[in-house]
Amino acid sequence: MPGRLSYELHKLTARLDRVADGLLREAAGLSYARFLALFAVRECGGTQRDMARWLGLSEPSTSRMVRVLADDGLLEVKTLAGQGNRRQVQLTAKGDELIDRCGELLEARFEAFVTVCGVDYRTYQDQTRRLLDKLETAPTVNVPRLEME
Amino acid sequence: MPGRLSYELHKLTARLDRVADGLLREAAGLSYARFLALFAVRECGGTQRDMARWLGLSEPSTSRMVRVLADDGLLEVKTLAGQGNRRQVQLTAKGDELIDRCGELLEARFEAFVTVCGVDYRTYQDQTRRLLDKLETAPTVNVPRLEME
DNA sequence: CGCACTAACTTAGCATGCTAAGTTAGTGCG
DNA sequence: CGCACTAACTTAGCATGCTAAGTTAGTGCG
Repeated sequence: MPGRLSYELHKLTARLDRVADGLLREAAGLSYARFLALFAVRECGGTQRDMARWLGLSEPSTSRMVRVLADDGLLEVKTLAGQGNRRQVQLTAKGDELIDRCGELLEARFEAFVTVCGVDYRTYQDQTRRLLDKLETAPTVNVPRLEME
Repeated sequence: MPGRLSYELHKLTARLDRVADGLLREAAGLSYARFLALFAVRECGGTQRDMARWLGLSEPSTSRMVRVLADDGLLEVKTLAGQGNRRQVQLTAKGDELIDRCGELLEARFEAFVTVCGVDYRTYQDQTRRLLDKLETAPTVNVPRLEME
C-alpha cells in the first residue's frame, strides 16, 4: 500500500504532538505550543521576529504568544532604545527552570518510544533532517514549492 | 547534536502541512484539513464518528467540518431511520472528483520531493508506520503514554 | 525640518484543533 | 407505558495557527 507517506507523517506528528501536549500539561501545566515558544527564546535569544523565524510561525502568532507567556511570568520583554521598534525577549528564572525540566522529560520519553518501536533513532533523524533542510532552503520561503515536476 | 528528533519531526510536518495547504488552496480552493476530511469519507464510508476515528480528531471538530463541507456541496449527510441518532456521510459527485485530483497532486509532489532529498521512500515509510502503529495500539486511547520508563 | 521609506510589532478577524456539557434516537426492564 | 441507560451528534467557548491591514521607531534625502 504505497502512496500514503505524506498522510502517515501528518498523522504521526499530530498524535505525537498531542501526546507531548498531554505530558507537558500534566507535568508542568504548559501546552506544547507554549513550551516550544519558551524553547525558542533560549535558542535564538533575540527579538520576537527571531523567535517567529526559529519557530516557523508568523509574527502575529508569535506576538500573541509572547504576551501570554509574559503575563504568566515566564518571560520578559524589554524595549531597546535607539534600535527601532524592537523587543528583546528573555526567559525569567521561572521560565528557564520550566524549560529545563520539560525538555528533558519530552526527549527522554520520545527517545525511549522510538527505540521500543524498533526504529533507529539516528537513521530516522538523519532522514527527517534531509527533508527539513530541503524545505528550509527552498527557493520561495513563504510557499516553498517542493520544487520539482 | 542529538536529542532533537521530536522537535524536528514536529517542524518538518508543520512545514509540509503548510505546503500541502498552499498547493491545495491554489489548485482547488480547499484547505488541507478539508481535503483530509473528504478523504476520510471515502476511506471509512461510515458515520461521522467513524470519520472522527479515522482522522484522529474529536467528534465536535468532525461535526463542524462535516457541516461546512456539506454547505459547500462536497458531501451529503443522511439520517438513517431506526438506527439511533446516526448520520450517514457520503461524497457528492463534485466532492468525489475533487478528492481524486487533489490526492494525486499531493502524493505525486511529495514522492518526488522525498526522492530529490535522497531519502528512500519505502524505508522512511516503514519507520514512520512503526511509530504510528505503536501509538494507535497504545493502552490508553485518549492519552497514550508512550508506555515506557 | 519634514516626507518617504523600512523594520518590527500589533490588531482584527477567520479556520480549525480541543474539552465540557447538552440533545436526540433507540433499547430494555419493571 | 415510562424511566434509566447508551450511542451519536451538537453547542459553547477557549487556544493557537493564519493573512491583511494598521502602528511605531529610526533613517535619510531635499
